[in-house]
Amino acid sequence: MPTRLKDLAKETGYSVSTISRALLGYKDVNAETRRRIVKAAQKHDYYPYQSARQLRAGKTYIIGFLIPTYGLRFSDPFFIELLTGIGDGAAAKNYDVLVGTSPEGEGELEAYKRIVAGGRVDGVVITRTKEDDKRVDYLLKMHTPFVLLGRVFNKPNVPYIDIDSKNGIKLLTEHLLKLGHRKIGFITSPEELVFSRYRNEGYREALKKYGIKYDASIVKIGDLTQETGRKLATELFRQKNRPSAVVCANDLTALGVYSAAHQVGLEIGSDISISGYDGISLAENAHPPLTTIQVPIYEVGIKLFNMLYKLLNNEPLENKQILLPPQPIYRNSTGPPRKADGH
Amino acid sequence: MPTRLKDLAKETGYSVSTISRALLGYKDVNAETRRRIVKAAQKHDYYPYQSARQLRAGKTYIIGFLIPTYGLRFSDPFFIELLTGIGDGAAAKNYDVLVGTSPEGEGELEAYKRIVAGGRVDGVVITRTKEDDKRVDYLLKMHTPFVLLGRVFNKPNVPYIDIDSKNGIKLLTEHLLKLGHRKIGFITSPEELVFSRYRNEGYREALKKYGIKYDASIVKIGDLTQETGRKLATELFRQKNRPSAVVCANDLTALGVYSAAHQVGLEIGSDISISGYDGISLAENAHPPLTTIQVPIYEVGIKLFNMLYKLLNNEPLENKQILLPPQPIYRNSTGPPRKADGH
DNA sequence: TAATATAACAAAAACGTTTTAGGAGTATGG
DNA sequence: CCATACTCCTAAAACGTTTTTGTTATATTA
Repeated sequence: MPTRLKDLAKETGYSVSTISRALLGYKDVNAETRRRIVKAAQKHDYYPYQSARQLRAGKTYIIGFLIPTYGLRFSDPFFIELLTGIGDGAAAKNYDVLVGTSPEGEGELEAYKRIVAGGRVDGVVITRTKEDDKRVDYLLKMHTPFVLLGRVFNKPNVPYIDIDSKNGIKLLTEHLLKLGHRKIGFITSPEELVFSRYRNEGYREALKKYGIKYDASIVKIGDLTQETGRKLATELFRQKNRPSAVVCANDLTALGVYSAAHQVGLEIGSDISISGYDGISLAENAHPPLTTIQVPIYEVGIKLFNMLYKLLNNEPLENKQILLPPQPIYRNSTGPPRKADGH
Repeated sequence: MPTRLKDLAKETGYSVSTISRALLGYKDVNAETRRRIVKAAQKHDYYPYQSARQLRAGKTYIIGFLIPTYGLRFSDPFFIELLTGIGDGAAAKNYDVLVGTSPEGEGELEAYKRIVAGGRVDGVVITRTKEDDKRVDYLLKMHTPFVLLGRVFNKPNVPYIDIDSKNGIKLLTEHLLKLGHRKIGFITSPEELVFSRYRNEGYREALKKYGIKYDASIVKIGDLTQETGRKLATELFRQKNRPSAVVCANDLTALGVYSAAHQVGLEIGSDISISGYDGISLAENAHPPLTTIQVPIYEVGIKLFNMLYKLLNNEPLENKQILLPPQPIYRNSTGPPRKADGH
C-alpha cells in the first residue's frame, strides 16, 4: 500500500537508484529530473521504508529509553517530562524513541539486552544510575553509545548530565536550618542509587555545618514514590519528639509527606516544613507550593538526546560531563518552626 | 560486534539457514544438531538482528504510541500509567513501543504519517479521539491496524476501549446533587475531544434529573492540565454566588481546582466539593483524597495492546468494542454543602 | 578529428534474516 | 534390487534501501 522507490521508478520512468539519488540530493542528477521525481514523491506521500534503510545503513535511527518502574502503579510525572524532552529532541533529528519498562532487579539487564543485542536501537539513555551499574558495564562491553542522567562510579569517561544534588540537598537543608529547625527528618532514596549517596552527603554536611548530630532514627529510606513517602512520614510523625521539618529525595515523596501531614493534622509550612526535589509541575501547584530543587527536566531530556546524537554520529562532544548547579525554589512548604515546639 | 547467524554458522560448521531453522524450531533439524546450535547461540548471546528480520517479514514488531502534549511542561501521570501498561503488554509478546509526542493541531497528523508511512510501526494506539479525527481517517486509508482509547463518531467498525464517561460524570454529578449541592460548576475538556461530549451529556442529564437548569456561566472549558484547572477554578470562585461544587474532566484538572480552593481559603469537602476523573494515584494521596472515577489505566493499556496484537496477527477479536462501566470512588473531596450557604 | 572530460543516468551489490525449493544420503517396502 | 519414503541439511531468493561502480552520450580540448 505505501509508496516505494520502485513505484516512483515505474511512474517516472527513471531507475530506482536515480530516484533514490535524486531524493537524497546527489549532485549528479539533472535539475529537471529531480524536480519531476520530487513531485512524484510528494504526490504519493513517499517515506523511505525504515527497515530497509536500517539494514542497509546498519543503524536504526532509534534510541532506547527504559523507564525504571517500582511496582505496577508507576506514575512519576518526572519521567513523562523527561520523555517528552528526549522525544522532541529526537524527532527534530528524525530519530525515534523506543520506550520500555525496566523492573528493578532481575529483569532489568535482560530488558537492555533485548533492545541492544537485537539491534533495536543505536544508543540508550540511562537514568537512576546505580553504584554498581550492570547496565553501564554491559553497554561498554557491547560498544553501544549511551548517555546517563546521573553519574556513575569508577568509570571516568562516560558522558552524563547530572544535577549537583549533594549541594542541592545541602542548600535545602541549610535553608531549613537557617529558618530555625533543629530536628530535620530525611526521607531518602534506595541505597543502590548513585544520587542517594550525594543527597545523603548533602544532608549530613549541612547538619555538620550547624553542629547538629546525625540522627539515624529520623532518616528513612524510601523508594521515590508518593505511597512510601506517606508511609514513612507517618512513622516519623508518630515519634515522641517528631522532627519539625522533612527533607525528601524527590517531589513525589514530598507529596506523600503532605498526605501524611494532613492526616495527622499538621499544617505544612508551620507545624511541619517539607522540601522536595525535581520541580515537577505538581510541586508548584501543590498546597502549599513545594520548596524544591527545580530541575529543567524537559531541557535536560533534549540535551541528553543531543549528546547521544553526537556520539552516534562521531561528532565531537565538547562537554562530555555536565554537572548542573542546583536551582532551589523556596516556597511556602518551608517556614520557621512553631515557637512552642509542637507536641 | 554482536553475534550474527553467520558467526554461529562458522563456529558450528552448519549453514546459515540450518542455524536459523534450528533456532526457530523447525522440525526437520536433528535433535543433536539443534542442541549444538542452541548452545552456541547461548554462549554468544545471540539475538536476531531486527532490521533484517523486519525487512524480510515486512513487519517491525513495533507499535506506535504518540502522547498528546498540550504545551511543553506536559506531565499527566495518566499517560505514564497507560504507557507502562502498553509497554508491558507489548514486551510480553516480544513487541516494542515507539513513543513520540504529538502536539495538538498542525504537526499531529504529520507525526503519525512519519511513523506509519515510513513503516516504523505495525500498528498504533490512539488516545484522546476527536469528533472529526484525521488520524483515524488516515490510518484507515493506509490500512494500518489501530486501536482507540475512546470512541469515534461515524466509524462503526473501529476497535476501541472506552469508559462510559457519560454515566461516569453523571454518577459523580448525581452524587453531589444527592449531597445537597444545587450549584455545581463543571470544568470540562476541549470541545473537539469525543469524550468531552459524553462527559458534558452526563453532567446535563444529572442536572435535568434533579430539575436544575444548565447554567453556562459555571461551565468552563479547560485543557486537562492542572494549571488551567487552577485558573478556571479561580474564575469560578470569584463569582458573586460561587458554585458549592466543581465537577472536573480529569484528576489533574481537579488537583488544579484544589490549588485554587486553597488559595481562596476554601476547605475542600465542606466549603467546596470537587470531583475528578481517571483515578491516578495522586488523586488517592491528595488531601483530602479525591472523589473520582477509577479507570484501571494500566490494565487498559495491556488490553489495548492485546487487541492490537490480535489485529496484527489476524486473530479473531471477540470483543472489538469495549465499553467499561464507570467505577466511582467517593472520597472526602466531596461532602454536603455548608448549611449557611457560604459567601 | 581523435582523445579526453563531463553530465546524467543505471546496474549491481550489500545489509542479515527467513523461507522455499530441493538435494544427498539413508531407511523402508514390495 | 529397485522404487519410494524419510531425514537432515543447504543453496538461493527475497525484502527495499543506499552506494559504488560503470556506461552512454554529449561537450570540450589539442
